Amino acid sequence: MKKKISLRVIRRISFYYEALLKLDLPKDEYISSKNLEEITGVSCNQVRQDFFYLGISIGKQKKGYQIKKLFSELKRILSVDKGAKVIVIGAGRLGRALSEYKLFKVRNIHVAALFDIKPELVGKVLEVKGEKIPIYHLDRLEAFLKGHKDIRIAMLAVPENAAQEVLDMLIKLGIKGIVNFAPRILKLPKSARNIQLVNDCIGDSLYKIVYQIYHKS
Amino acid sequence: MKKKISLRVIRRISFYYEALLKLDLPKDEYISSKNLEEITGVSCNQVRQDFFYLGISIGKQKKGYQIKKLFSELKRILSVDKGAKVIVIGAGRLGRALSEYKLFKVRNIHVAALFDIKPELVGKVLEVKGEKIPIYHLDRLEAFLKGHKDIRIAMLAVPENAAQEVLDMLIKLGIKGIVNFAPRILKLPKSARNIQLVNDCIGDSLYKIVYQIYHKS
DNA sequence: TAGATTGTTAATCGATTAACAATC
DNA sequence: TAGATTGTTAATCGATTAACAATC
Repeated sequence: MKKKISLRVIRRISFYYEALLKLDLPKDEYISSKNLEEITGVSCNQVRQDFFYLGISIGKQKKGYQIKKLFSELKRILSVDKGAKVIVIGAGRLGRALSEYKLFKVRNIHVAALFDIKPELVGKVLEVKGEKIPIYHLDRLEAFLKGHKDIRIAMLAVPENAAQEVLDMLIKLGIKGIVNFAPRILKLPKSARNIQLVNDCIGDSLYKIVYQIYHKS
Repeated sequence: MKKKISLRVIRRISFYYEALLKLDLPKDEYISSKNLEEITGVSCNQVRQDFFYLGISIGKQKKGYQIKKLFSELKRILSVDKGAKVIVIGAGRLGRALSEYKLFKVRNIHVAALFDIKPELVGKVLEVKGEKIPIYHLDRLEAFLKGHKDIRIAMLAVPENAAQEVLDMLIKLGIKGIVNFAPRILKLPKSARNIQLVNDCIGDSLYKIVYQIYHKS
Protein backbone atom coordinates (compact mmCIF):
# COMPACT_ATOMS: atom_id res chain seq x y z
CA MET A 1 0.00 0.00 0.00
CA LYS A 2 1.22 3.44 -0.87
CA LYS A 3 2.08 5.58 2.11
CA LYS A 4 -0.15 8.62 2.50
CA ILE A 5 1.80 11.83 2.44
CA SER A 6 0.62 15.12 3.80
CA LEU A 7 0.85 18.40 1.97
CA ARG A 8 3.09 19.69 4.74
CA VAL A 9 5.69 16.99 4.30
CA ILE A 10 5.71 17.51 0.55
CA ARG A 11 6.16 21.23 1.05
CA ARG A 12 9.15 20.71 3.32
CA ILE A 13 10.71 18.19 0.99
CA SER A 14 10.41 20.82 -1.71
CA PHE A 15 12.24 23.28 0.53
CA TYR A 16 15.10 20.87 1.08
CA TYR A 17 15.29 20.13 -2.60
CA GLU A 18 15.33 23.76 -3.61
CA ALA A 19 17.88 24.56 -0.93
CA LEU A 20 20.24 21.94 -2.33
CA LEU A 21 19.62 23.19 -5.86
CA LYS A 22 20.84 26.63 -4.92
CA LEU A 23 23.92 25.32 -3.17
CA ASP A 24 27.21 25.46 -5.03
CA LEU A 25 27.28 21.73 -5.11
CA PRO A 26 30.97 20.87 -4.77
CA LYS A 27 31.51 23.42 -2.00
CA ASP A 28 30.78 21.22 0.97
CA GLU A 29 30.42 17.54 0.44
CA TYR A 30 28.17 17.13 3.48
CA ILE A 31 25.24 19.02 4.89
CA SER A 32 23.79 18.52 8.36
CA SER A 33 20.20 18.80 9.55
CA LYS A 34 21.35 21.89 11.44
CA ASN A 35 22.65 23.40 8.18
CA LEU A 36 19.32 22.66 6.54
CA GLU A 37 17.58 24.40 9.41
CA GLU A 38 19.62 27.53 8.77
CA ILE A 39 18.82 27.56 5.07
CA THR A 40 15.19 26.48 5.05
CA GLY A 41 13.91 27.56 8.45
CA VAL A 42 12.69 24.03 9.17
CA SER A 43 13.98 22.80 12.52
CA CYS A 44 16.71 20.15 12.45
CA ASN A 45 14.46 17.81 14.43
CA GLN A 46 11.76 18.17 11.82
CA VAL A 47 14.29 17.58 9.06
CA ARG A 48 15.43 14.31 10.60
CA GLN A 49 11.89 13.28 11.39
CA ASP A 50 10.92 13.85 7.75
CA PHE A 51 13.90 11.85 6.50
CA PHE A 52 13.03 9.07 8.91
CA TYR A 53 9.42 9.08 7.79
CA LEU A 54 10.44 8.83 4.15
CA GLY A 55 13.07 6.20 4.75
CA ILE A 56 16.07 8.37 3.98
CA SER A 57 18.83 7.01 6.19
CA ILE A 58 22.05 7.99 4.55
CA GLY A 59 23.39 10.27 7.27
CA LYS A 60 26.80 9.90 8.83
CA GLN A 61 27.28 10.82 12.45
CA LYS A 62 29.31 13.94 12.97
CA LYS A 63 29.21 14.80 9.27
CA GLY A 64 25.63 14.90 8.08
CA TYR A 65 24.25 13.91 4.70
CA GLN A 66 26.32 13.59 1.57
CA ILE A 67 24.83 16.31 -0.58
CA LYS A 68 24.95 14.35 -3.80
CA LYS A 69 23.23 11.34 -2.26
CA LEU A 70 20.63 13.42 -0.46
CA PHE A 71 19.88 15.30 -3.63
CA SER A 72 19.19 12.13 -5.54
CA GLU A 73 17.00 10.80 -2.72
CA LEU A 74 14.93 13.98 -2.77
CA LYS A 75 14.72 13.87 -6.55
CA ARG A 76 13.45 10.33 -6.37
CA ILE A 77 10.80 11.20 -3.79
CA LEU A 78 9.67 14.23 -5.78
CA SER A 79 9.63 12.22 -9.02
CA VAL A 80 11.77 14.85 -10.70
CA ASP A 81 13.11 12.31 -13.20
CA LYS A 82 9.61 11.37 -14.30
CA GLY A 83 9.21 14.69 -16.11
CA ALA A 84 5.52 14.92 -15.28
CA LYS A 85 3.41 16.42 -18.04
CA VAL A 86 0.28 18.31 -17.12
CA ILE A 87 -2.40 20.34 -18.84
CA VAL A 88 -4.08 23.52 -17.73
CA ILE A 89 -7.78 24.06 -18.31
CA GLY A 90 -8.58 27.75 -18.54
CA ALA A 91 -6.17 30.15 -20.20
CA GLY A 92 -7.13 33.28 -18.31
CA ARG A 93 -4.60 35.21 -16.29
CA LEU A 94 -4.41 32.54 -13.61
CA GLY A 95 -4.04 29.69 -16.08
CA ARG A 96 -1.31 31.53 -17.92
CA ALA A 97 0.45 32.49 -14.70
CA LEU A 98 0.49 28.84 -13.67
CA SER A 99 1.87 27.82 -17.04
CA GLU A 100 4.89 30.00 -16.68
CA TYR A 101 5.45 29.28 -13.02
CA LYS A 102 9.15 28.98 -12.49
CA LEU A 103 9.13 26.38 -9.76
CA PHE A 104 7.33 23.87 -11.92
CA LYS A 105 10.29 24.03 -14.27
CA VAL A 106 12.69 23.43 -11.40
CA ARG A 107 10.72 20.32 -10.54
CA ASN A 108 10.71 19.15 -14.14
CA ILE A 109 6.97 19.53 -14.45
CA HIS A 110 5.88 20.59 -17.92
CA VAL A 111 2.68 22.21 -19.03
CA ALA A 112 1.96 20.51 -22.34
CA ALA A 113 -1.02 22.62 -23.37
CA LEU A 114 -3.76 24.95 -22.20
CA PHE A 115 -7.43 24.63 -23.07
CA ASP A 116 -10.09 27.29 -23.21
CA ILE A 117 -13.26 28.14 -25.09
CA LYS A 118 -12.78 31.85 -25.69
CA PRO A 119 -12.14 32.51 -29.40
CA GLU A 120 -9.65 35.26 -28.62
CA LEU A 121 -7.48 32.83 -26.67
CA VAL A 122 -7.80 29.63 -28.68
CA GLY A 123 -5.03 29.26 -31.22
CA LYS A 124 -2.55 31.45 -29.42
CA VAL A 125 0.79 30.10 -28.31
CA LEU A 126 2.35 30.91 -24.98
CA GLU A 127 6.07 31.32 -24.87
CA VAL A 128 7.74 30.33 -21.65
CA LYS A 129 11.52 30.46 -21.59
CA GLY A 130 11.80 29.42 -25.20
CA GLU A 131 9.24 26.65 -24.91
CA LYS A 132 5.99 27.00 -26.80
CA ILE A 133 2.72 26.05 -25.11
CA PRO A 134 -0.35 26.04 -27.34
CA ILE A 135 -3.85 27.04 -26.30
CA TYR A 136 -6.42 24.68 -27.79
CA HIS A 137 -10.17 24.70 -27.79
CA LEU A 138 -11.67 22.55 -25.07
CA ASP A 139 -13.37 20.54 -27.82
CA ARG A 140 -9.99 19.15 -28.75
CA LEU A 141 -9.20 17.89 -25.26
CA GLU A 142 -10.41 14.34 -25.84
CA ALA A 143 -8.39 13.90 -29.02
CA PHE A 144 -5.38 15.52 -27.39
CA LEU A 145 -5.43 13.16 -24.45
CA LYS A 146 -5.79 10.16 -26.75
CA GLY A 147 -2.55 11.24 -28.37
CA HIS A 148 -0.82 11.92 -25.06
CA LYS A 149 -1.44 8.93 -22.84
CA ASP A 150 1.32 10.06 -20.49
CA ILE A 151 -0.70 13.07 -19.34
CA ARG A 152 -2.65 12.19 -16.23
CA ILE A 153 -2.72 15.47 -14.34
CA ALA A 154 -4.71 18.65 -14.94
CA MET A 155 -4.82 22.02 -13.28
CA LEU A 156 -8.21 23.68 -13.26
CA ALA A 157 -8.27 27.44 -13.66
CA VAL A 158 -11.74 27.97 -15.11
CA PRO A 159 -14.53 30.21 -13.86
CA GLU A 160 -16.29 28.95 -10.79
CA ASN A 161 -19.53 28.03 -12.49
CA ALA A 162 -17.78 25.83 -15.04
CA ALA A 163 -15.51 24.05 -12.57
CA GLN A 164 -17.65 21.07 -11.56
CA GLU A 165 -18.66 20.37 -15.13
CA VAL A 166 -15.07 20.43 -16.37
CA LEU A 167 -14.01 18.22 -13.46
CA ASP A 168 -16.51 15.56 -14.46
CA MET A 169 -15.30 15.80 -18.04
CA LEU A 170 -11.67 15.37 -17.01
CA ILE A 171 -12.47 12.26 -15.02
CA LYS A 172 -14.40 10.81 -17.91
CA LEU A 173 -11.40 11.38 -20.17
CA GLY A 174 -9.09 9.48 -17.83
CA ILE A 175 -7.31 12.21 -15.91
CA LYS A 176 -6.10 10.83 -12.57
CA GLY A 177 -5.02 13.91 -10.62
CA ILE A 178 -6.59 17.35 -10.52
CA VAL A 179 -5.65 20.56 -8.79
CA ASN A 180 -8.64 22.86 -8.62
CA PHE A 181 -7.80 26.56 -8.50
CA ALA A 182 -11.35 27.72 -9.07
CA PRO A 183 -12.71 29.48 -5.99
CA ARG A 184 -14.99 26.64 -5.08
CA ILE A 185 -14.72 23.33 -3.29
CA LEU A 186 -15.21 20.60 -5.85
CA LYS A 187 -16.22 17.11 -4.90
CA LEU A 188 -15.42 13.89 -6.64
CA PRO A 189 -18.38 11.87 -7.82
CA LYS A 190 -18.77 8.66 -5.81
CA SER A 191 -17.88 6.64 -8.87
CA ALA A 192 -14.46 8.26 -9.08
CA ARG A 193 -12.23 5.76 -7.33
CA ASN A 194 -8.50 6.50 -7.04
CA ILE A 195 -8.78 9.96 -8.55
CA GLN A 196 -6.71 12.54 -6.66
CA LEU A 197 -8.22 15.96 -6.14
CA VAL A 198 -6.81 18.92 -4.25
CA ASN A 199 -8.68 22.18 -3.89
CA ASP A 200 -6.23 25.05 -3.82
CA CYS A 201 -7.70 28.18 -2.33
CA ILE A 202 -5.44 30.94 -3.53
CA GLY A 203 -6.95 33.71 -1.46
CA ASP A 204 -6.72 32.05 1.94
CA SER A 205 -3.45 33.51 3.06
CA LEU A 206 -4.68 37.01 2.29
CA TYR A 207 -7.82 36.35 4.32
CA LYS A 208 -5.68 35.34 7.26
CA ILE A 209 -3.67 38.54 7.04
CA VAL A 210 -6.83 40.61 6.75
CA TYR A 211 -8.20 38.91 9.84
CA GLN A 212 -5.09 39.60 11.84
CA ILE A 213 -4.84 43.22 10.77
CA TYR A 214 -8.48 44.24 10.92
CA HIS A 215 -10.04 42.04 13.55
CA LYS A 216 -9.93 43.50 17.03
CA SER A 217 -11.42 41.59 19.91
CA MET B 1 -4.84 39.69 23.85
CA LYS B 2 -5.93 38.89 20.34
CA LYS B 3 -6.85 35.27 19.79
CA LYS B 4 -4.61 33.47 17.35
CA ILE B 5 -6.50 32.05 14.43
CA SER B 6 -5.27 29.28 12.20
CA LEU B 7 -5.42 29.37 8.44
CA ARG B 8 -7.69 26.33 8.53
CA VAL B 9 -10.32 28.04 10.64
CA ILE B 10 -10.25 31.11 8.40
CA ARG B 11 -10.63 28.92 5.35
CA ARG B 12 -13.69 27.20 6.79
CA ILE B 13 -15.23 30.48 7.89
CA SER B 14 -14.82 31.61 4.29
CA PHE B 15 -16.66 28.51 3.13
CA TYR B 16 -19.58 29.19 5.44
CA TYR B 17 -19.69 32.81 4.36
CA GLU B 18 -19.63 31.98 0.68
CA ALA B 19 -22.23 29.28 1.16
CA LEU B 20 -24.61 31.78 2.75
CA LEU B 21 -23.86 34.31 0.00
CA LYS B 22 -25.06 31.86 -2.62
CA LEU B 23 -28.21 30.99 -0.72
CA ASP B 24 -31.42 32.62 -1.84
CA LEU B 25 -31.55 34.43 1.43
CA PRO B 26 -35.26 34.59 2.29
CA LYS B 27 -35.84 30.96 1.29
CA ASP B 28 -35.24 29.36 4.66
CA GLU B 29 -34.92 31.52 7.67
CA TYR B 30 -32.75 29.01 9.50
CA ILE B 31 -29.82 26.84 8.58
CA SER B 32 -28.47 24.00 10.71
CA SER B 33 -24.93 22.75 11.10
CA LYS B 34 -26.07 19.65 9.24
CA ASN B 35 -27.26 21.85 6.34
CA LEU B 36 -23.90 23.58 6.31
CA GLU B 37 -22.20 20.21 6.17
CA GLU B 38 -24.18 19.34 3.05
CA ILE B 39 -23.27 22.58 1.31
CA THR B 40 -19.67 23.05 2.35
CA GLY B 41 -18.48 19.53 3.02
CA VAL B 42 -17.32 20.53 6.52
CA SER B 43 -18.71 18.16 9.15
CA CYS B 44 -21.47 19.52 11.36
CA ASN B 45 -19.33 18.83 14.42
CA GLN B 46 -16.56 20.92 12.95
CA VAL B 47 -19.02 23.67 12.12
CA ARG B 48 -20.27 23.86 15.70
CA GLN B 49 -16.76 23.60 17.06
CA ASP B 50 -15.69 26.54 14.87
CA PHE B 51 -18.66 28.63 15.97
CA PHE B 52 -17.91 27.79 19.58
CA TYR B 53 -14.27 28.73 19.15
CA LEU B 54 -15.21 32.06 17.62
CA GLY B 55 -17.90 32.83 20.18
CA ILE B 56 -20.83 32.52 17.80
CA SER B 57 -23.65 31.24 19.97
CA ILE B 58 -26.81 32.27 18.24
CA GLY B 59 -28.20 28.81 17.47
CA LYS B 60 -31.64 27.67 18.44
CA GLN B 61 -32.21 24.03 19.32
CA LYS B 62 -34.22 22.15 16.79
CA LYS B 63 -33.97 25.02 14.28
CA GLY B 64 -30.37 25.96 13.72
CA TYR B 65 -28.91 29.39 13.04
CA GLN B 66 -30.90 32.35 11.79
CA ILE B 67 -29.33 32.94 8.42
CA LYS B 68 -29.39 36.72 8.63
CA LYS B 69 -27.78 36.74 12.05
CA LEU B 70 -25.19 34.13 11.13
CA PHE B 71 -24.33 36.04 8.01
CA SER B 72 -23.65 39.22 9.91
CA GLU B 73 -21.56 37.32 12.48
CA LEU B 74 -19.43 35.84 9.71
CA LYS B 75 -19.13 39.23 8.03
CA ARG B 76 -17.93 40.70 11.27
CA ILE B 77 -15.33 37.98 11.80
CA LEU B 78 -14.10 38.30 8.23
CA SER B 79 -14.01 42.11 8.48
CA VAL B 80 -16.06 42.40 5.32
CA ASP B 81 -17.36 45.81 6.34
CA LYS B 82 -13.86 47.16 6.76
CA GLY B 83 -13.34 47.19 2.99
CA ALA B 84 -9.68 46.32 3.30
CA LYS B 85 -7.47 48.01 0.73
CA VAL B 86 -4.32 46.28 -0.41
CA ILE B 87 -1.55 46.79 -2.93
CA VAL B 88 0.15 44.29 -5.17
CA ILE B 89 3.88 44.48 -5.80
CA GLY B 90 4.75 42.95 -9.13
CA ALA B 91 2.44 43.32 -12.12
CA GLY B 92 3.41 40.16 -13.95
CA ARG B 93 0.83 37.51 -14.75
CA LEU B 94 0.53 36.41 -11.16
CA GLY B 95 0.18 39.93 -9.83
CA ARG B 96 -2.48 40.75 -12.39
CA ALA B 97 -4.31 37.47 -11.79
CA LEU B 98 -4.43 38.28 -8.08
CA SER B 99 -5.73 41.77 -8.81
CA GLU B 100 -8.73 40.46 -10.66
CA TYR B 101 -9.40 37.58 -8.31
CA LYS B 102 -13.13 37.31 -7.90
CA LEU B 103 -13.23 36.13 -4.33
CA PHE B 104 -11.41 39.18 -3.09
CA LYS B 105 -14.31 41.23 -4.42
CA VAL B 106 -16.79 39.02 -2.61
CA ARG B 107 -14.90 39.67 0.59
CA ASN B 108 -14.81 43.40 -0.08
CA ILE B 109 -11.06 43.45 -0.44
CA HIS B 110 -9.85 46.01 -2.97
CA VAL B 111 -6.60 46.16 -4.82
CA ALA B 112 -5.81 49.87 -4.87
CA ALA B 113 -2.76 49.74 -7.11
CA LEU B 114 -0.01 47.58 -8.52
CA PHE B 115 3.67 48.43 -8.55
CA ASP B 116 6.40 47.26 -10.88
CA ILE B 117 9.64 48.46 -12.42
CA LYS B 118 9.23 47.25 -15.98
CA PRO B 119 8.73 50.21 -18.33
CA GLU B 120 6.26 48.26 -20.48
CA LEU B 121 3.98 47.73 -17.47
CA VAL B 122 4.31 51.00 -15.60
CA GLY B 123 1.60 53.47 -16.55
CA LYS B 124 -0.88 50.88 -17.69
CA VAL B 125 -4.28 50.61 -16.08
CA LEU B 126 -5.92 47.31 -15.27
CA GLU B 127 -9.65 47.08 -15.70
CA VAL B 128 -11.42 44.73 -13.34
CA LYS B 129 -15.20 44.68 -13.56
CA GLY B 130 -15.40 48.35 -14.35
CA GLU B 131 -12.90 49.35 -11.71
CA LYS B 132 -9.58 50.81 -12.79
CA ILE B 133 -6.39 49.71 -11.07
CA PRO B 134 -3.26 51.64 -12.01
CA ILE B 135 0.22 50.20 -12.31
CA TYR B 136 2.80 52.58 -10.86
CA HIS B 137 6.56 52.51 -10.77
CA LEU B 138 7.93 51.10 -7.54
CA ASP B 139 9.67 54.44 -7.00
CA ARG B 140 6.29 55.96 -6.31
CA LEU B 141 5.38 53.50 -3.57
CA GLU B 142 6.55 55.66 -0.70
CA ALA B 143 4.60 58.69 -1.86
CA PHE B 144 1.57 56.56 -2.62
CA LEU B 145 1.49 55.06 0.86
CA LYS B 146 1.88 58.50 2.42
CA GLY B 147 -1.30 59.49 0.62
CA HIS B 148 -3.12 56.27 1.54
CA LYS B 149 -2.60 55.72 5.22
CA ASP B 150 -5.41 53.15 5.24
CA ILE B 151 -3.38 50.67 3.20
CA ARG B 152 -1.54 48.32 5.49
CA ILE B 153 -1.46 45.10 3.48
CA ALA B 154 0.60 44.11 0.46
CA MET B 155 0.74 41.05 -1.73
CA LEU B 156 4.16 40.21 -3.07
CA ALA B 157 4.30 38.79 -6.59
CA VAL B 158 7.80 39.76 -7.62
CA PRO B 159 10.60 37.56 -8.94
CA GLU B 160 12.26 35.40 -6.35
CA ASN B 161 15.53 37.28 -6.23
CA ALA B 162 13.80 40.61 -5.53
CA ALA B 163 11.44 39.31 -2.87
CA GLN B 164 13.48 39.76 0.30
CA GLU B 165 14.59 43.24 -0.73
CA VAL B 166 11.04 44.35 -1.47
CA LEU B 167 9.84 42.84 1.82
CA ASP B 168 12.33 44.93 3.77
CA MET B 169 11.23 48.01 1.84
CA LEU B 170 7.56 47.37 2.59
CA ILE B 171 8.25 47.05 6.29
CA LYS B 172 10.24 50.25 6.27
CA LEU B 173 7.32 52.03 4.62
CA GLY B 174 4.91 50.91 7.32
CA ILE B 175 3.12 47.93 5.75
CA LYS B 176 1.78 45.67 8.51
CA GLY B 177 0.70 42.54 6.67
CA ILE B 178 2.34 40.78 3.73
CA VAL B 179 1.41 37.76 1.70
CA ASN B 180 4.42 36.49 -0.18
CA PHE B 181 3.66 34.64 -3.40
CA ALA B 182 7.25 34.54 -4.58
CA PRO B 183 8.54 30.99 -4.64
CA ARG B 184 10.75 31.47 -1.65
CA ILE B 185 10.35 31.45 2.11
CA LEU B 186 10.87 34.99 3.34
CA LYS B 187 11.80 35.77 6.88
CA LEU B 188 10.99 38.84 8.88
CA PRO B 189 13.94 40.79 10.21
CA LYS B 190 14.21 40.51 13.98
CA SER B 191 13.36 44.18 14.33
CA ALA B 192 9.96 43.65 12.69
CA ARG B 193 7.63 43.31 15.64
CA ASN B 194 3.92 42.80 14.99
CA ILE B 195 4.31 42.48 11.25
CA GLN B 196 2.25 39.64 9.79
CA LEU B 197 3.81 37.54 7.06
CA VAL B 198 2.41 34.50 5.30
CA ASN B 199 4.33 32.63 2.66
CA ASP B 200 1.93 31.26 0.08
CA CYS B 201 3.40 28.43 -1.94
CA ILE B 202 1.24 28.24 -5.00
CA GLY B 203 2.72 25.08 -6.43
CA ASP B 204 2.37 22.87 -3.39
CA SER B 205 -0.91 21.26 -4.26
CA LEU B 206 0.41 20.26 -7.67
CA TYR B 207 3.46 18.73 -6.05
CA LYS B 208 1.22 16.64 -3.83
CA ILE B 209 -0.72 15.37 -6.82
CA VAL B 210 2.48 14.61 -8.71
CA TYR B 211 3.72 12.65 -5.72
CA GLN B 212 0.57 10.62 -5.47
CA ILE B 213 0.41 9.88 -9.17
CA TYR B 214 4.06 9.21 -9.90
CA HIS B 215 5.50 7.87 -6.70
CA LYS B 216 5.31 4.12 -6.39
CA SER B 217 6.71 2.43 -3.32
C1' DT C 1 39.20 11.15 23.74
C1' DA C 2 35.43 14.71 23.48
C1' DG C 3 32.15 16.76 20.63
C1' DA C 4 28.84 16.50 17.12
C1' DT C 5 25.32 14.46 14.64
C1' DT C 6 22.51 10.76 13.39
C1' DG C 7 18.20 7.63 13.74
C1' DT C 8 14.50 6.72 16.59
C1' DT C 9 11.51 6.86 20.43
C1' DA C 10 8.78 9.54 23.69
C1' DA C 11 6.37 13.78 25.05
C1' DT C 12 3.86 17.58 23.76
C1' DC C 13 0.92 20.25 21.25
C1' DG C 14 -2.96 21.29 18.35
C1' DA C 15 -6.78 20.07 15.53
C1' DT C 16 -10.61 17.03 14.50
C1' DT C 17 -14.14 13.87 15.76
C1' DA C 18 -17.30 11.93 18.84
C1' DA C 19 -20.39 12.14 22.57
C1' DC C 20 -23.99 13.93 25.22
C1' DA C 21 -26.71 16.81 28.48
C1' DA C 22 -29.75 20.60 27.78
C1' DT C 23 -33.81 22.11 25.65
C1' DC C 24 -36.84 23.93 22.08
C1' DT D 1 -44.43 14.37 24.08
C1' DA D 2 -40.59 12.77 20.98
C1' DG D 3 -37.19 14.17 17.89
C1' DA D 4 -33.78 17.29 16.53
C1' DT D 5 -30.22 20.37 17.22
C1' DT D 6 -27.46 23.20 19.96
C1' DG D 7 -23.21 24.30 23.00
C1' DT D 8 -19.61 22.16 25.24
C1' DT D 9 -16.70 18.66 27.00
C1' DA D 10 -14.02 14.48 26.25
C1' DA D 11 -11.61 11.27 23.21
C1' DT D 12 -8.99 10.56 19.30
C1' DC D 13 -5.96 11.47 15.88
C1' DG D 14 -1.99 13.49 13.68
C1' DA D 15 1.90 16.48 13.52
C1' DT D 16 5.71 18.77 15.85
C1' DT D 17 9.15 19.09 19.30
C1' DA D 18 12.20 17.22 22.57
C1' DA D 19 15.21 13.79 24.20
C1' DC D 20 18.77 10.53 23.96
C1' DA D 21 21.46 6.28 23.03
C1' DA D 22 24.59 5.07 19.44
C1' DT D 23 28.74 6.19 17.23
C1' DC D 24 31.88 8.45 13.98
